[in-house]
Amino acid sequence: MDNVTPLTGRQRLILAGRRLFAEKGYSGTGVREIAAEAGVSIGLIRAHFGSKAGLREEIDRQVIAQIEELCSRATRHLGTEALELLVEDAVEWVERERDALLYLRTALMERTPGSQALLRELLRIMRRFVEINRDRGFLQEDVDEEWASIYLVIDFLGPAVLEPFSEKEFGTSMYHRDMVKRRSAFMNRVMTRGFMKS
Amino acid sequence: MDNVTPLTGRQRLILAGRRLFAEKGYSGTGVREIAAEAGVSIGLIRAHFGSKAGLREEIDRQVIAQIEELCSRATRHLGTEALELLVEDAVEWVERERDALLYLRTALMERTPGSQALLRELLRIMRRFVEINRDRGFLQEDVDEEWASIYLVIDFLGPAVLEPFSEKEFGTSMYHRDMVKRRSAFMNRVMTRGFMKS
DNA sequence: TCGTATACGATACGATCGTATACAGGCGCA
DNA sequence: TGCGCCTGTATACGATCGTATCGTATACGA
Repeated sequence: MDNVTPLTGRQRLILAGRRLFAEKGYSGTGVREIAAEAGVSIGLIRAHFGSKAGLREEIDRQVIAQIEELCSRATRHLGTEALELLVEDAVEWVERERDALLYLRTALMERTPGSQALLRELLRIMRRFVEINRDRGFLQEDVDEEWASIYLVIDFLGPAVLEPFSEKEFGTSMYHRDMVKRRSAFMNRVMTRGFMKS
Repeated sequence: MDNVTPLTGRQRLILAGRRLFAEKGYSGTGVREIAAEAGVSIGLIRAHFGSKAGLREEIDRQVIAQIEELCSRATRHLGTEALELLVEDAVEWVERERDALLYLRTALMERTPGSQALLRELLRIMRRFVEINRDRGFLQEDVDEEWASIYLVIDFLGPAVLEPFSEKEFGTSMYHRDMVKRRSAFMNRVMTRGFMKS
């Protein structure tokens, strides 16, 4: 589980904080717990981040940076087969950065400058996505583009919101391979044809 | 704002707790704060609910009951023009019971017996909805019905998740009349035709 | 070898947390 | 009239919270 190169106390604190905040929320997690999970002493939080809130801000910054990276990669696909590649990218990112996504989920439940920024970043990605597809003629006519973007944000976050209940309710993780496949098949269908008769 | 019939301390505590838990989360809200918002003394929480957790359980029970009521009303439409009426019902319910919905939103972020039950109830409504529409021939062919239900849950919760950021990001509440109208127009289109070309 | 920054433990602080206890008024009922 | 119950207030208690401040060990460049 552990990496070969030993992480610094600072890095361990960030990872531990991200995981615990994601699981139990900001106010549900104590600094002693974070320090214990990171295997460092409490004092180090203050030394590096000034306070518990400072630690959260740093976590927010890093997660936002990850989202931005996902966004820039989306833009790179511009000239080619945008849609499928972007979805694949997102799926792959979610698998690789599950902790970040679950943190994102929990952060959005608390109203902080960081969570507002996180949401804004997500919206930027999705607006961009809609834009690209419109320019390439993949969008149907007379679509409410703003709501399409919001819709994409919601459906990106949806599985993360349900994930904590998924095992009990569906017998598997939302991010299990089969579940992801079923979901992307369904979403693909909905986005191109819908699933109800008019 | 206040009702004419004075509420009992018990009722005031439930309403105050629901509002504060919704806004700041369970562990982010103190019992003194709840008592102050309700205009009663702290001891009353213990007298009526045994503990802070007991108060939450009672709130969960009531919100679940509200969801169940929404569900039973959905079933009542069975024989007639199910789809539009159910959507109208849900919209009307959300307008009337905004606090309950926002509590639902926050509760789903915490893993408690109550939140699991809340999600299960939502799923039941949506499965039922899909079932009804399938039987009445409103469903397209070869639809993954389980994922359709999950999809409906996500899109029901979506606006609630974004609501706290809505004013700042879109300049209006997610549940403002115009926003609801735009959204239901978009969702209607997506569910019947999608918005992307294949 | 010295100076300095970083990493870390130990402990203490004031505040706030959820909970517990003591008690008061109002009501129905024997 | 007296008793029990319910609703309610006020206050106290122990635990835990985030923060602060010691002291020390280690690493590295001048």
